Amino acid sequence: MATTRRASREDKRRRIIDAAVEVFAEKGFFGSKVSEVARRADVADGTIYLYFKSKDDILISLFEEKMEEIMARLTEILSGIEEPEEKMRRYIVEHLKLVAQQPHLMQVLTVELRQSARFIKEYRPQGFKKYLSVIGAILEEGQAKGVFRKDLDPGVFRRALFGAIDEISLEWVLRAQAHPDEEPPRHLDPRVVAEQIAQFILRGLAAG
Amino acid sequence: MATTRRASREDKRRRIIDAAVEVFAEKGFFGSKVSEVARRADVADGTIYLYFKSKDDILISLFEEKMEEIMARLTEILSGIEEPEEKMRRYIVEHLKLVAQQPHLMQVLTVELRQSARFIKEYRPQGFKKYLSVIGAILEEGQAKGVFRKDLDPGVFRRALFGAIDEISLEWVLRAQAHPDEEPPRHLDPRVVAEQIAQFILRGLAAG
Amino acid sequence: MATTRRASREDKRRRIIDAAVEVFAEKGFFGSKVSEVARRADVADGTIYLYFKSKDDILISLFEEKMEEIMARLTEILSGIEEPEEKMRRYIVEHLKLVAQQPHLMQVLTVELRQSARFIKEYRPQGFKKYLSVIGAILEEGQAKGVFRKDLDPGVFRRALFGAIDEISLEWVLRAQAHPDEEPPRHLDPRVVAEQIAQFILRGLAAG
Amino acid sequence: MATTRRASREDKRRRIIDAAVEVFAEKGFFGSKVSEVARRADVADGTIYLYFKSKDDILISLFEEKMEEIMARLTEILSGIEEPEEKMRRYIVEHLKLVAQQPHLMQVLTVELRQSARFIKEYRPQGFKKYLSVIGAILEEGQAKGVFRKDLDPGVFRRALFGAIDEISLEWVLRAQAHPDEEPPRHLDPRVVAEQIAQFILRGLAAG
DNA sequence: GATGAATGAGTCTTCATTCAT
DNA sequence: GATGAATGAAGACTCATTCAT
Repeated sequence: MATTRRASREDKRRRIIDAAVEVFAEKGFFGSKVSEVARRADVADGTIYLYFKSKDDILISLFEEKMEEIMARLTEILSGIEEPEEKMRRYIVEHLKLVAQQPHLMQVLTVELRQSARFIKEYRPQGFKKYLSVIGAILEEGQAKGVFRKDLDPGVFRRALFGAIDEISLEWVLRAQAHPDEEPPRHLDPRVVAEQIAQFILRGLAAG
Repeated sequence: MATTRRASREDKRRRIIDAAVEVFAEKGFFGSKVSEVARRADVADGTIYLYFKSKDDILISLFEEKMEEIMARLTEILSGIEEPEEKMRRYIVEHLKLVAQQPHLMQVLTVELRQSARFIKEYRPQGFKKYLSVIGAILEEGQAKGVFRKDLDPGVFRRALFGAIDEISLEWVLRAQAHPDEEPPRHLDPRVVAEQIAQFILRGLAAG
Repeated sequence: MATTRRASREDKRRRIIDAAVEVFAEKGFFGSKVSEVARRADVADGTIYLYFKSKDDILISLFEEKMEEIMARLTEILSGIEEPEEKMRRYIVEHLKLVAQQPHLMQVLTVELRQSARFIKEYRPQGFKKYLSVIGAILEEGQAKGVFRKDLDPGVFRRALFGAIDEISLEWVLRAQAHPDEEPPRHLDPRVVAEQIAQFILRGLAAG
Repeated sequence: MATTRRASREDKRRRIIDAAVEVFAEKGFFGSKVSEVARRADVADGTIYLYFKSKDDILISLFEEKMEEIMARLTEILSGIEEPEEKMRRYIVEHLKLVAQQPHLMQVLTVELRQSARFIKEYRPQGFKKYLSVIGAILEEGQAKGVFRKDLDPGVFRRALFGAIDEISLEWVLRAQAHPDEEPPRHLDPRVVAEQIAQFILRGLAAG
């Protein structure tokens, strides 16, 4: 008998979250039904409430857990890099890679989470600031090392950079949703774009 | 003689839209009730449906009409400017001014409109592309005149720049909502930020 | 200037009733909107309420007035006939002629009026009994003259005969609605059917 | 152990249908509220929508299911009878018995279903034609056996006979609703009426 | 009288959540 | 723990009716 017929006990939570990512990305948070998430997770409706307090809680938990994963990966990658410029480039590249690889997840994190003022105001900040602060930290490090201009406010810059990348991501995500099977045009290729943005940013940042 | 008890005929539509901007900004689109919009507009619930086909239609109409106004104003301002650099600076400054002056509106345009995939996919593009294309046009003009680098893809750049400004806007808007009475910190002053971003962008853009 | 631009004052009521007949026949009473009747009558919504107390009142008035016209015509025709058998035949023929000539009206009288228990219970009887009583009267006259069987209850017979004709009418009306442009099949030709039914009835009625 | 508090699983659907029959008969379909049906069925409003797609669907399902039951019973009864005349008589008697025993149901089937043009055009035909065709079949059988006149069109005759019975039914149903406690007058006694009509019809049908 | 914009009561339907099994 | 049938609160929208012009 070993494992349960369909899945081992504790990954049920993960299955629900993964189903939620898919469903929310497809229909939007408000357009999604808990029962659809349940069906997609191959779980009974009521089961969801054994793992999450409410529909809102699914979104919040999803956000926090996925953000943590992303942060962990990002931190690890960046920790191996010395140069602030290369860190900055990598940050941008990695974010866009994420979007290319997990568009559903990024759509939820990027689009659906902005949905209700409530979510934005109450939850986005928590895990989000950490993500943003990475940009700020790289900038500050570069400024301290004298390779980045010192007249840029890290608080503003990190927002601006994030916004730029995020908007690009949004375009991809929506394009992918609208035309699921098409190859993106060359000038929208993740790597190309990442390079373009990185170069532009670094040029603007360059000291002296 | 005199005006009607409450308001003259045609501004009723405007009253509804203005009420919707307020309510949507406060509670989010899905959190808003049509009846609340009606109350805020000092109009009966049913009256809304004399002017709009549905709750969705309020949001869409709102978007289209406000966007048109904004575009008209922007176009006029920019048409009086020669230099691409100055145009770019002005674009940024004007957008941020808008956010500072009409935070509710900008929140709806920026946040609430992203809400449903449906809105984003079907409606944002329409009025939106025009707004984005202004950025692209300025870049192309600058590239043609030789003052901006030619290796930047206008399609990507305009997204990125818009995203940057938009994200900054979002922060303000949310901050204003969370702490309605506080003065924003100095480094978030619209004019200061606008200047910072503009300089950064122009530096990155500068040819040679 | 003479008459009003569109129609003389007092026929407005008739225009509304005629419009109502059309609309009710097309969409059913509950599926019809007062404003649609108004539009079809080329009258403002509010005007309807100068002539009728309510939507219900339109239906009731329509019923009473049209029924009276029909009764008048029927009475006149039958008054010129001596033989009960011929009267009976004529009654059937005239009813079916009516259906063939004014299908909309007959649909409303036949179908829509059955709609609400309220109408059936409260209004149908009034004008209706008169119509039914004509059948009863013919039967009784025939029974008295010894040409019709005496063991038939006039109350039951008149209902039954009316039902038979009415059901046939219904089929026509619905057929006409479903296939507006088709000729009815030969065996459904009003005159043929009228003859068939009349003969059948008279055979059943024949004394001795 | 024991049955569920209120009722076993599958009869809930039946409870709803039965409640709908009552409520629709009392108030008419359009005058009935779904919540009233729910209350009468001792079920939550939402539960209705687990069993039926819409209010319309209740009526349609009700019609189809009840009609099927009636047809089954009728077919069984008639299958045991040889003589076309006796079959005809029995058909009439059984129909009227149904009306006497289940007046609410028959009212809904007879009156409310005629209500909307939509129901009549789309749904009545389906189950209805079968019911009518039984009459037609008996006639044809009788014609083939030489006991019924051959000059009657079965299509017309079945309509006419049905209309006759139906109209009689209607009178009872309405009378019962208007004066719930009164005994019907002798000449309206179902058995008496059935006999009268049957004899009349058979006389009209008789060959030779 | 005529108009038609405005009203707001009324209802179907949805769907997050619960809880008996 | 898991299920999923049942719940019932909530809200968008319609449309008969009114009334200021």
